[in-house]
Amino acid sequence: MSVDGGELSRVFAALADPTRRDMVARLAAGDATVNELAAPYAVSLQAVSKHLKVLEDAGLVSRTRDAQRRPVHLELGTFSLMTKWIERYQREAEERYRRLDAVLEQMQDHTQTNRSAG
Amino acid sequence: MSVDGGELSRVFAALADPTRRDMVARLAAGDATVNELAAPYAVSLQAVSKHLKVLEDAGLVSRTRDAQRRPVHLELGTFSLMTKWIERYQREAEERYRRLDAVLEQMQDHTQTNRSAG
DNA sequence: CGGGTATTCATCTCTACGGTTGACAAGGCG
DNA sequence: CGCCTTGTCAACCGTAGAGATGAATACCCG
Repeated sequence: MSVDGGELSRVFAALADPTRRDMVARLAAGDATVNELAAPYAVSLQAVSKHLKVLEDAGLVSRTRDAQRRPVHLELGTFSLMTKWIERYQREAEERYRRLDAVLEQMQDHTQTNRSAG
Repeated sequence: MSVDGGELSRVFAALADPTRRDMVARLAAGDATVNELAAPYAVSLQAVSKHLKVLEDAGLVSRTRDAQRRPVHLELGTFSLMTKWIERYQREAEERYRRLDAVLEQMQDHTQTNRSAG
Protein backbone atom coordinates (compact mmCIF):
# COMPACT_ATOMS: atom_id res chain seq x y z
CA MET A 1 0.00 0.00 0.00
CA SER A 2 1.11 3.54 -0.44
CA VAL A 3 4.81 2.74 -0.68
CA ASP A 4 5.38 5.36 -3.29
CA GLY A 5 3.94 8.70 -3.04
CA GLY A 6 7.45 9.93 -3.30
CA GLU A 7 7.35 11.60 -6.64
CA LEU A 8 3.64 12.30 -6.68
CA SER A 9 3.89 13.87 -3.24
CA ARG A 10 6.72 16.07 -4.38
CA VAL A 11 4.81 17.13 -7.47
CA PHE A 12 1.68 18.10 -5.57
CA ALA A 13 3.68 19.78 -2.83
CA ALA A 14 5.65 21.73 -5.40
CA LEU A 15 2.48 23.06 -6.99
CA ALA A 16 0.90 23.88 -3.64
CA ASP A 17 2.92 27.09 -3.58
CA PRO A 18 1.44 29.97 -5.59
CA THR A 19 4.84 31.37 -6.46
CA ARG A 20 5.90 28.05 -7.92
CA ARG A 21 2.63 27.66 -9.82
CA ASP A 22 3.26 31.11 -11.19
CA MET A 23 6.72 30.10 -12.32
CA VAL A 24 5.34 27.03 -14.01
CA ALA A 25 2.84 29.23 -15.82
CA ARG A 26 5.65 31.49 -16.88
CA LEU A 27 7.76 28.57 -18.05
CA ALA A 28 4.93 27.21 -20.16
CA ALA A 29 5.51 30.26 -22.34
CA GLY A 30 9.17 29.41 -22.75
CA ASP A 31 12.41 28.59 -20.94
CA ALA A 32 13.85 31.26 -18.68
CA THR A 33 16.84 31.98 -16.49
CA VAL A 34 16.69 32.30 -12.72
CA ASN A 35 17.00 36.06 -12.92
CA GLU A 36 14.21 36.33 -15.45
CA LEU A 37 12.00 34.16 -13.29
CA ALA A 38 12.83 36.14 -10.17
CA ALA A 39 12.03 39.53 -11.69
CA PRO A 40 8.27 39.60 -11.02
CA TYR A 41 8.53 38.63 -7.37
CA ALA A 42 9.42 40.58 -4.30
CA VAL A 43 11.59 37.80 -2.94
CA SER A 44 15.33 37.32 -3.05
CA LEU A 45 17.11 35.51 -5.85
CA GLN A 46 18.05 32.79 -3.40
CA ALA A 47 14.44 32.17 -2.56
CA VAL A 48 13.67 31.76 -6.25
CA SER A 49 16.62 29.44 -6.61
CA LYS A 50 15.19 27.34 -3.82
CA HIS A 51 11.77 27.25 -5.45
CA LEU A 52 13.39 26.03 -8.64
CA LYS A 53 15.15 23.30 -6.75
CA VAL A 54 11.82 22.15 -5.37
CA LEU A 55 10.34 22.12 -8.86
CA GLU A 56 13.37 20.26 -10.16
CA ASP A 57 13.24 17.65 -7.38
CA ALA A 58 9.60 17.14 -8.27
CA GLY A 59 10.59 16.54 -11.88
CA LEU A 60 8.54 19.49 -13.07
CA VAL A 61 11.49 21.36 -14.53
CA SER A 62 15.01 20.60 -15.66
CA ARG A 63 18.02 22.87 -15.69
CA THR A 64 20.85 22.91 -18.17
CA ARG A 65 23.95 25.01 -18.40
CA ASP A 66 24.53 27.97 -20.71
CA ALA A 67 27.73 29.67 -19.58
CA GLN A 68 26.96 31.09 -16.15
CA ARG A 69 23.26 31.01 -16.85
CA ARG A 70 21.00 28.06 -15.93
CA PRO A 71 18.02 28.05 -18.26
CA VAL A 72 14.98 26.42 -16.67
CA HIS A 73 12.84 24.17 -18.80
CA LEU A 74 9.36 22.81 -18.12
CA GLU A 75 9.08 19.01 -18.11
CA LEU A 76 5.66 18.07 -19.40
CA GLY A 77 5.93 14.37 -18.66
CA THR A 78 5.52 14.92 -14.95
CA PHE A 79 2.26 16.74 -15.51
CA SER A 80 0.83 13.59 -17.05
CA LEU A 81 1.83 11.67 -13.94
CA MET A 82 -0.44 13.93 -11.96
CA THR A 83 -3.34 14.08 -14.38
CA LYS A 84 -3.29 10.31 -14.63
CA TRP A 85 -3.62 9.97 -10.87
CA ILE A 86 -6.39 12.52 -10.70
CA GLU A 87 -8.35 11.23 -13.63
CA ARG A 88 -8.19 7.67 -12.41
CA TYR A 89 -10.16 8.39 -9.26
CA GLN A 90 -12.33 10.96 -10.91
CA ARG A 91 -13.37 8.33 -13.43
CA GLU A 92 -13.73 5.66 -10.77
CA ALA A 93 -16.07 7.82 -8.73
CA GLU A 94 -18.08 8.85 -11.74
CA GLU A 95 -18.60 5.25 -12.73
CA ARG A 96 -19.68 4.47 -9.23
CA TYR A 97 -22.33 7.16 -9.43
CA ARG A 98 -23.64 5.70 -12.63
CA ARG A 99 -23.86 2.24 -11.07
CA LEU A 100 -25.41 3.72 -7.95
CA ASP A 101 -28.09 5.42 -9.99
CA ALA A 102 -28.87 2.14 -11.68
CA VAL A 103 -29.08 0.34 -8.35
CA LEU A 104 -31.34 2.98 -6.90
CA GLU A 105 -33.71 2.69 -9.80
CA GLN A 106 -33.77 -1.06 -9.42
CA MET A 107 -34.41 -0.74 -5.70
CA GLN A 108 -37.38 1.45 -6.42
CA ASP A 109 -38.74 -1.17 -8.75
CA HIS A 110 -38.21 -3.83 -6.11
CA THR A 111 -39.87 -1.80 -3.40
CA GLN A 112 -42.89 -1.34 -5.53
CA THR A 113 -43.23 -5.04 -6.40
CA ASN A 114 -41.92 -6.61 -3.18
CA ARG A 115 -42.36 -4.28 -0.20
CA SER A 116 -41.68 -6.68 2.70
CA ALA A 117 -38.14 -7.62 1.77
CA GLY A 118 -35.19 -7.29 4.12
CA MET B 1 1.47 37.53 2.36
CA SER B 2 0.16 35.42 -0.38
CA VAL B 3 -3.51 35.98 -0.93
CA ASP B 4 -3.59 34.29 -4.33
CA GLY B 5 -5.24 31.17 -5.61
CA GLY B 6 -6.03 30.09 -2.13
CA GLU B 7 -8.25 27.25 -3.14
CA LEU B 8 -5.86 25.85 -5.70
CA SER B 9 -3.06 26.00 -3.15
CA ARG B 10 -5.18 24.16 -0.62
CA VAL B 11 -6.12 21.50 -3.15
CA PHE B 12 -2.56 20.78 -4.17
CA ALA B 13 -1.36 20.91 -0.59
CA ALA B 14 -4.09 18.51 0.47
CA LEU B 15 -3.04 15.99 -2.17
CA ALA B 16 0.64 16.38 -1.38
CA ASP B 17 0.15 14.01 1.55
CA PRO B 18 0.19 10.30 0.63
CA THR B 19 -2.25 9.40 3.39
CA ARG B 20 -4.74 11.93 2.08
CA ARG B 21 -4.28 10.77 -1.50
CA ASP B 22 -4.93 7.28 -0.25
CA MET B 23 -8.12 8.43 1.41
CA VAL B 24 -9.25 10.09 -1.77
CA ALA B 25 -8.60 6.86 -3.62
CA ARG B 26 -10.63 5.01 -1.03
CA LEU B 27 -13.44 7.53 -1.24
CA ALA B 28 -13.61 7.21 -5.00
CA ALA B 29 -14.94 3.72 -4.33
CA GLY B 30 -17.69 5.08 -2.09
CA ASP B 31 -18.48 7.26 0.88
CA ALA B 32 -17.04 6.20 4.22
CA THR B 33 -17.04 7.16 7.88
CA VAL B 34 -14.00 8.42 9.75
CA ASN B 35 -13.55 5.08 11.47
CA GLU B 36 -13.68 3.19 8.20
CA LEU B 37 -11.18 5.54 6.68
CA ALA B 38 -8.87 5.31 9.67
CA ALA B 39 -8.77 1.51 9.73
CA PRO B 40 -5.97 0.95 7.20
CA TYR B 41 -3.56 3.40 8.78
CA ALA B 42 -1.31 3.19 11.77
CA VAL B 43 -2.22 6.67 12.90
CA SER B 44 -4.69 7.83 15.50
CA LEU B 45 -8.31 8.56 14.72
CA GLN B 46 -7.68 12.18 15.53
CA ALA B 47 -4.98 12.40 12.92
CA VAL B 48 -7.39 11.01 10.34
CA SER B 49 -10.00 13.51 11.45
CA LYS B 50 -7.49 16.28 10.84
CA HIS B 51 -6.66 14.94 7.40
CA LEU B 52 -10.32 14.98 6.55
CA LYS B 53 -10.59 18.57 7.68
CA VAL B 54 -7.76 19.46 5.33
CA LEU B 55 -9.50 17.68 2.47
CA GLU B 56 -12.75 19.40 3.36
CA ASP B 57 -11.15 22.86 3.52
CA ALA B 58 -9.70 22.16 0.11
CA GLY B 59 -13.17 21.35 -1.17
CA LEU B 60 -12.16 17.82 -2.07
CA VAL B 61 -14.66 16.18 0.23
CA SER B 62 -17.84 17.11 2.04
CA ARG B 63 -19.19 15.73 5.29
CA THR B 64 -22.79 15.22 6.22
CA ARG B 65 -24.40 13.94 9.36
CA ASP B 66 -25.85 10.49 9.96
CA ALA B 67 -26.54 10.17 13.69
CA GLN B 68 -23.16 10.24 15.37
CA ARG B 69 -21.48 9.20 12.17
CA ARG B 70 -20.03 11.68 9.69
CA PRO B 71 -19.97 10.10 6.23
CA VAL B 72 -17.29 11.56 4.01
CA HIS B 73 -18.10 12.17 0.38
CA LEU B 74 -15.77 12.91 -2.51
CA GLU B 75 -16.42 16.20 -4.33
CA LEU B 76 -15.50 15.73 -7.95
CA GLY B 77 -15.94 19.36 -8.94
CA THR B 78 -12.76 20.40 -7.21
CA PHE B 79 -10.77 17.88 -9.18
CA SER B 80 -11.74 19.68 -12.36
CA LEU B 81 -10.41 22.90 -10.90
CA MET B 82 -7.03 21.27 -10.68
CA THR B 83 -7.05 19.47 -13.99
CA LYS B 84 -8.06 22.68 -15.71
CA TRP B 85 -5.09 24.50 -14.24
CA ILE B 86 -2.70 21.71 -15.16
CA GLU B 87 -4.02 21.17 -18.65
CA ARG B 88 -3.94 24.82 -19.46
CA TYR B 89 -0.18 25.11 -19.11
CA GLN B 90 0.43 21.65 -20.44
CA ARG B 91 -1.41 22.64 -23.61
CA GLU B 92 0.26 26.03 -23.74
CA ALA B 93 3.71 24.49 -23.60
CA GLU B 94 2.85 21.82 -26.13
CA GLU B 95 1.60 24.42 -28.57
CA ARG B 96 4.79 26.36 -28.06
CA TYR B 97 6.80 23.32 -29.01
CA ARG B 98 4.78 22.87 -32.17
CA ARG B 99 5.34 26.49 -33.14
CA LEU B 100 9.00 26.18 -32.28
CA ASP B 101 9.35 23.14 -34.50
CA ALA B 102 7.72 25.01 -37.35
CA VAL B 103 10.03 27.96 -36.87
CA LEU B 104 13.07 25.75 -36.79
CA GLU B 105 12.07 24.06 -40.02
CA GLN B 106 11.47 27.40 -41.69
CA MET B 107 14.84 28.62 -40.52
CA GLN B 108 16.45 25.59 -42.11
CA ASP B 109 14.67 26.29 -45.37
CA HIS B 110 15.77 29.89 -45.28
CA THR B 111 19.33 28.96 -44.57
CA GLN B 112 19.34 26.64 -47.53
CA THR B 113 17.74 29.00 -50.07
CA ASN B 114 18.98 32.34 -48.82
CA ARG B 115 22.13 31.95 -46.77
CA SER B 116 23.39 35.52 -46.80
CA ALA B 117 20.19 37.39 -46.07
CA GLY B 118 20.58 40.39 -43.70
C1' DC C 1 -30.37 9.54 33.14
C1' DG C 2 -26.17 6.31 32.42
C1' DG C 3 -23.20 3.94 29.14
C1' DG C 4 -21.09 3.01 24.83
C1' DT C 5 -19.88 4.65 20.14
C1' DA C 6 -18.20 8.08 16.84
C1' DT C 7 -15.86 12.14 16.18
C1' DT C 8 -13.90 16.52 17.22
C1' DC C 9 -11.31 20.10 20.13
C1' DA C 10 -7.17 21.51 22.75
C1' DT C 11 -2.57 21.22 23.55
C1' DC C 12 2.11 19.96 22.85
C1' DT C 13 6.10 18.33 20.13
C1' DC C 14 8.91 17.80 16.17
C1' DT C 15 10.09 18.57 11.67
C1' DA C 16 9.77 20.81 7.14
C1' DC C 17 9.20 24.91 4.66
C1' DG C 18 9.67 29.66 2.92
C1' DG C 19 12.18 33.63 3.60
C1' DT C 20 16.48 36.30 4.75
C1' DT C 21 21.45 37.48 4.63
C1' DG C 22 26.35 36.46 3.79
C1' DA C 23 29.83 33.89 1.55
C1' DC C 24 31.38 31.47 -2.38
C1' DA C 25 31.74 28.88 -7.22
C1' DA C 26 31.52 29.39 -12.37
C1' DG C 27 32.33 31.78 -16.29
C1' DG C 28 32.32 35.79 -19.70
C1' DC C 29 34.73 40.41 -20.51
C1' DG C 30 37.68 44.72 -20.18
C1' DC D 1 44.60 38.90 -14.70
C1' DG D 2 41.02 41.05 -12.08
C1' DC D 3 36.15 42.04 -12.00
C1' DC D 4 31.43 41.67 -12.55
C1' DT D 5 27.43 38.79 -13.51
C1' DT D 6 24.74 34.65 -12.50
C1' DG D 7 23.51 31.50 -9.50
C1' DT D 8 24.11 28.22 -5.44
C1' DC D 9 25.36 26.85 -0.61
C1' DA D 10 25.07 27.53 4.39
C1' DA D 11 23.19 29.13 8.57
C1' DC D 12 19.46 31.03 10.83
C1' DC D 13 14.52 32.43 11.99
C1' DG D 14 9.46 32.17 12.29
C1' DT D 15 5.49 29.69 11.08
C1' DA D 16 2.68 25.85 9.52
C1' DG D 17 1.88 20.94 9.29
C1' DA D 18 1.47 16.11 10.98
C1' DG D 19 1.50 13.28 14.81
C1' DA D 20 0.20 11.97 19.67
C1' DT D 21 -2.63 12.15 23.83
C1' DG D 22 -6.43 13.60 26.83
C1' DA D 23 -10.76 15.78 27.39
C1' DA D 24 -15.10 17.05 25.48
C1' DT D 25 -19.26 16.78 22.41
C1' DA D 26 -23.09 14.46 19.97
C1' DC D 27 -25.91 10.71 19.53
C1' DC D 28 -28.23 5.99 20.02
C1' DC D 29 -29.60 2.26 23.36
C1' DG D 30 -31.57 0.77 27.52
